[in-house]
Amino acid sequence: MSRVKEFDEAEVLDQALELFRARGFKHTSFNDLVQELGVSRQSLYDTYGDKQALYQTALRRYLDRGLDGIRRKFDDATPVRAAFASFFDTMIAGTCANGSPGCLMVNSMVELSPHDADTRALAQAHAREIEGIFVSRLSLAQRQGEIDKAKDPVALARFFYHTILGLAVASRALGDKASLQQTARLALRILD
Amino acid sequence: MSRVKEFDEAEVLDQALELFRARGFKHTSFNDLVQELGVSRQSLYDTYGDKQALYQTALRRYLDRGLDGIRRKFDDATPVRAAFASFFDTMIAGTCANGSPGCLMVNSMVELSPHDADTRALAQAHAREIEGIFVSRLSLAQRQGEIDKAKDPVALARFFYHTILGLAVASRALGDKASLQQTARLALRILD
DNA sequence: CCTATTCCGGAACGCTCGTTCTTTTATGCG
DNA sequence: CGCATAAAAGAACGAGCGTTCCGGAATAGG
Repeated sequence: MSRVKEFDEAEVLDQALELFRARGFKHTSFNDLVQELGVSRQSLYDTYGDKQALYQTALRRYLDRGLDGIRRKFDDATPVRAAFASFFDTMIAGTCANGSPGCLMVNSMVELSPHDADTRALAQAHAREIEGIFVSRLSLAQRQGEIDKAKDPVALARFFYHTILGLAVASRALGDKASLQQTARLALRILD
Repeated sequence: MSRVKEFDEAEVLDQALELFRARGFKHTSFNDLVQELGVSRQSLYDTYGDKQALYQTALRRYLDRGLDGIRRKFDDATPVRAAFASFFDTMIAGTCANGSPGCLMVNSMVELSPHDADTRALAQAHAREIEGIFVSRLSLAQRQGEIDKAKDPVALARFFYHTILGLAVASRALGDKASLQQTARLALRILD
């Protein structure tokens, strides 16, 4: 049926994602997208809807990919300390890549959460999701004697989540990889 | 000499600061400023220069106030643990106030650092400043036997700085005060 | 009181934004 | 082979942006 698309829908979405990640929502104009994605304005509207819809689609894609990675890392087989260490490594490598764009969710939390209820709700849900994964893995670790049973898994999970947020900001604005790794190493000591 | 200003220069600057803090640079239009500060467009330009100059003046004011507060808290007389605990308390109270606007510096780091060299340099300098204060107080604490001498003061300082960043983001986007306090308490355990 | 100087309010400007409309081009199906 | 359908390209639109210009209002100094 009719003419065929001249671009890969998913691939262009990822390019838009990286643009939004690097520059933010407001600082990325539709003209920027048209120009740097190499796709015409009309095609972008036809394919993804308006600018906000494109952003949200990209954000959700980003979050899904991230959560998948986290769930894979925090499976029951991997020791908790190793899981957190590996997670921090991967995250630092990811947020520092390509000119330290940081984390799209963290950037969205700062830029959009206060005046966009959808983004705020998404951020809160995502935070709960991550904390949930951490809590269940930490609880299992307690039952298996990996970490002290006196500790509060929920508090630990939130602590790690907050650490992630801090690293994402530092990565974006300061970009000192060694510092981030140092902090990650120290944060892990909370499990001892 | 001639007519007198109808508004308090410092007071209006603080109001602008709060507006920028809550909404960010791009999301705060000059019309917003005119309307909500109750000062005419021309007067704002005459007094503070253009929008970017106003923002930077407000940011520097904010940073100076913050650094003063930190230096006061981390004087040699106050025990380190108490100083950090008090700092976290004050910070959580401040970033959560008035609808959780977060920290203006952290917001700037996320929104502006990547494409504004001045802001980036300011952020880096500010980070070094805070880390410096922490390092000297932590070193003193080691000499006085308050904390273990085997620990690296620089690493500890960076860890606390990164924790601050995380709390600022969480405060702005999630606004769960109890969680922040919980994390602050856990972070302090790094000194044990 | 008069004048020089500053402040203020509003109209106006040029520009960029996100979005839509129009036209042309290309393709799959009967 | 057309014909219906969808994609792409570009012009165009209204709205909002940051900024400037201008004329009137107010006040301190001579």
